[in-house]
Amino acid sequence: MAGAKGRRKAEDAPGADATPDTRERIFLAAERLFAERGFDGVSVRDIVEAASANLAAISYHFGSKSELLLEIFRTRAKELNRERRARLREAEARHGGVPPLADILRALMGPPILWRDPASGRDTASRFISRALAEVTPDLRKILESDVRHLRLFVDALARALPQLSEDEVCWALHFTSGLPHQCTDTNFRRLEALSGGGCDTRDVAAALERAVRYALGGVEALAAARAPEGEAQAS
Amino acid sequence: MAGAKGRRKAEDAPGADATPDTRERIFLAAERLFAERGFDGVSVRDIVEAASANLAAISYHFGSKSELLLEIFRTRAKELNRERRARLREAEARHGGVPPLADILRALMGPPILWRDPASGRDTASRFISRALAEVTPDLRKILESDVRHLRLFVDALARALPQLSEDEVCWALHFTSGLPHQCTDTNFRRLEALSGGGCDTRDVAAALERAVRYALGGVEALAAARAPEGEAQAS
DNA sequence: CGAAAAGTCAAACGTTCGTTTTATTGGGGC
DNA sequence: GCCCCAATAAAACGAACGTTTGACTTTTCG
Repeated sequence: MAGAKGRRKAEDAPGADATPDTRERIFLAAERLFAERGFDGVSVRDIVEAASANLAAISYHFGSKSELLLEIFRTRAKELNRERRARLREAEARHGGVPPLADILRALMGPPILWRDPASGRDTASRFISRALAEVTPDLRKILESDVRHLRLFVDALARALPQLSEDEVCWALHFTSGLPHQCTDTNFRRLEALSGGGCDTRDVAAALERAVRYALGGVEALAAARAPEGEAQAS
Repeated sequence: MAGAKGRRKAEDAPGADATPDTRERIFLAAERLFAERGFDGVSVRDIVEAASANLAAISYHFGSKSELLLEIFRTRAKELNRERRARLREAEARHGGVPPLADILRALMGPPILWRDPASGRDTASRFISRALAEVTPDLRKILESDVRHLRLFVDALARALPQLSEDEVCWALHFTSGLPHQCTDTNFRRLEALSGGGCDTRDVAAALERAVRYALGGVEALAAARAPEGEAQAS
């Protein structure tokens, strides 16, 4: 029953420490390994070896392997939500309340896609989040529920930008859109490169984001148009 | 080095056997458990217990746990591809060569989404495929490469329906679209239900498919419109 | 300084893992 | 009858798993 007791370091000195402390090394190594191989695909021995730490360090600093996962997820999800909210607020400020649809979608999809760029220093975090969302455990589900509160921000923003759409339809639009960034995985990107014979450059994340925004914009507007019928005769 | 030697049953008698043989019980139980918990989250003991079989049965009938996974994936991927191809051919026959964009997208997304319906008897298979695609192992990657050949069918079909689009852009469109069904997971659907306060009915798979088709249609056409510029002034 | 706290370490805990071994069963083909 | 062999069963294999223990070192601070 040893709880997580660590984290008593002063550590806020301005000097950039070249070697992070054990707790942080474990955090970063575990995040990378979890992103690559999933929770059950990584052993605590893998983690401590990658972090150059002792076997007991995970229990000591985090309590257990699963609590380590939850801590990483909480941290990264919070960062992602904060960034999305900031971009949404920015767009709202820029346009005095109701930003154009494209800007809302960019605020939603921008962070996870742009973070894929290794130059952002956040590509591991982005991969980790996508992986965690793909294999949700009961523990993670509880954290995700509080994430729903965060998504309400975007439901409201989309509802204001699409007044002709019912809130349920807005939720459907958000459902399809919020998943788009998470299929920008290494595996899918590799498949895309193979499919196009190398013609698609998946390393240009800014271009990928703009394409995703365009696609989502068309998709959301198509849903909106379907609910405001005017001479549509699409049978079958 | 015990290879997979099983499968010597006659078994093709017309009588519907109420209890499938051991090999098939293992196949079905493993498929369900893998879909629920992932490859590393399921032990061979879990599988044989669910299948009412002996511990050694997996090695005997399939060779190993990983070969069991690969066999399930090969089987289901082949079925999915066959169904998609059949629907595409059907649509082409209906319209004399070049079907409308919506029908191509429906052929692509229809099978995995409609199979989510428990009434289809294929919901476990659909879940399994999505899960396997979310956590691709090096073994699976090789099988996926041959899947690329199958996706060429849809690249060609889309290219014919969107002649103004370069093949690379068609691949991008297919990339976004082919992922849409796989975010219709139980977890995401539960989140959608929670987000909408129960307003979104995720059990109506036919309606979900039509929404996905509409969304994808708008998305693909938006990508096409961006490459055939005519007075578009969408800044930022 | 010196005691308390925080952190690290090697070793071992009991459990579960995938696989193999050995023995036994049970129904066709000669 | 008998043998043969696919199929099942129980038991055991060594390896790897997450976690804990207890001793040791380092840091903190009155």
